[in-house]
Amino acid sequence: MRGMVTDPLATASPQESLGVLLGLVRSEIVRAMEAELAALGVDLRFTQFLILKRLARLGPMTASELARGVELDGGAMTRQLDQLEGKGYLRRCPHEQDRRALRIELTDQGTSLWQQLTDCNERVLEAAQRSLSEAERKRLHDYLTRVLHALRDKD
Amino acid sequence: MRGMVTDPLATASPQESLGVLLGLVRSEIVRAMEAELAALGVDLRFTQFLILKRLARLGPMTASELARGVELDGGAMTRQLDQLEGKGYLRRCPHEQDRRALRIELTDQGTSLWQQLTDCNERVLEAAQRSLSEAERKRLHDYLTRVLHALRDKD
DNA sequence: AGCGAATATTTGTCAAGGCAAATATCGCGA
DNA sequence: TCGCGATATTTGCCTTGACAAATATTCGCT
Repeated sequence: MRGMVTDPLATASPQESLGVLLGLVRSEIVRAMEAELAALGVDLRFTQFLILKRLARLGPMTASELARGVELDGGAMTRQLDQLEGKGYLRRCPHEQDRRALRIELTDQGTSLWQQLTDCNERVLEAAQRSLSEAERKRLHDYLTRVLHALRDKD
Repeated sequence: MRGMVTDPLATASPQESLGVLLGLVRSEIVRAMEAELAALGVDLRFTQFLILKRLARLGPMTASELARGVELDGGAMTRQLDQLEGKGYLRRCPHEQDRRALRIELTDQGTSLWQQLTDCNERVLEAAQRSLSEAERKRLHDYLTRVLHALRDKD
């Protein structure tokens, strides 16, 4: 029993493992990102990182837009916003045209935090893909995109 | 605001979206698999499906081995085994050589269930990869494997 | 033989996310 | 203008999985 290492990849046939493999790679990336964040002394989960990223890149937007953008449930988004607002990284402002909605915007603190995080992000992705050539990285991205579309537009 | 569709892929740069993209593809595969299972009248989550798959392919094994095999926490495994045993798909037997451990084995019902599930599995993976040639599927698998190793063996 | 580290299983606790219900608005059409 | 269906946000409830502590064994070493 002891020392009996069961590497999921060692015994998985190529065909069956796509779903599993994706999960493994993703969880390693998440783990690596969160480790990098922690090393920087930043207390953020991967999801929160994605939320800040989206806000930093696309500017202020509604909570719903944000939720759709990161594929997160609306209720979960409310709670993440609570946390991020509590940490001082963003602000809930009233929406100009729509009184139902919020305008979520980064605070100055949130913006300056993002400048640290953007490197962190690239470091991890670079490390993950370090054994892939530029052409291979493009192909990987292309394949994944095509698989995603195949799953979504199921004819 | 309304009708303002924000496709995560439309605005994501290739570089940044690897982690996100993996998550999207994986969750679509999981969703598709669970939908297929439900359509067959089988009440199983993706994780439970993976557990049965591993048992069906590799034969009886310890709960710990199973947990490592599907990359699941030991505590979570205990609870999944509770459920699967309750549904009658597997059995916890005492381990011959190690009184700490269990020998988890499929019941007849579990074995016959698996025969239905194996098709289901292939259908979903086939649909997911239907726009990829055989060579591309191999490459996708290869790239993912290499990324996984790069992340794990971080020199 | 006996001790201590490692491993197996179970259970308690916690955070994250999905789903549904409640409330507030919006906006289109009668 | 009124009403109704759709959308935005929040909250409660539930499930899942990670982490840690507790208990039972096992294994290597002295």
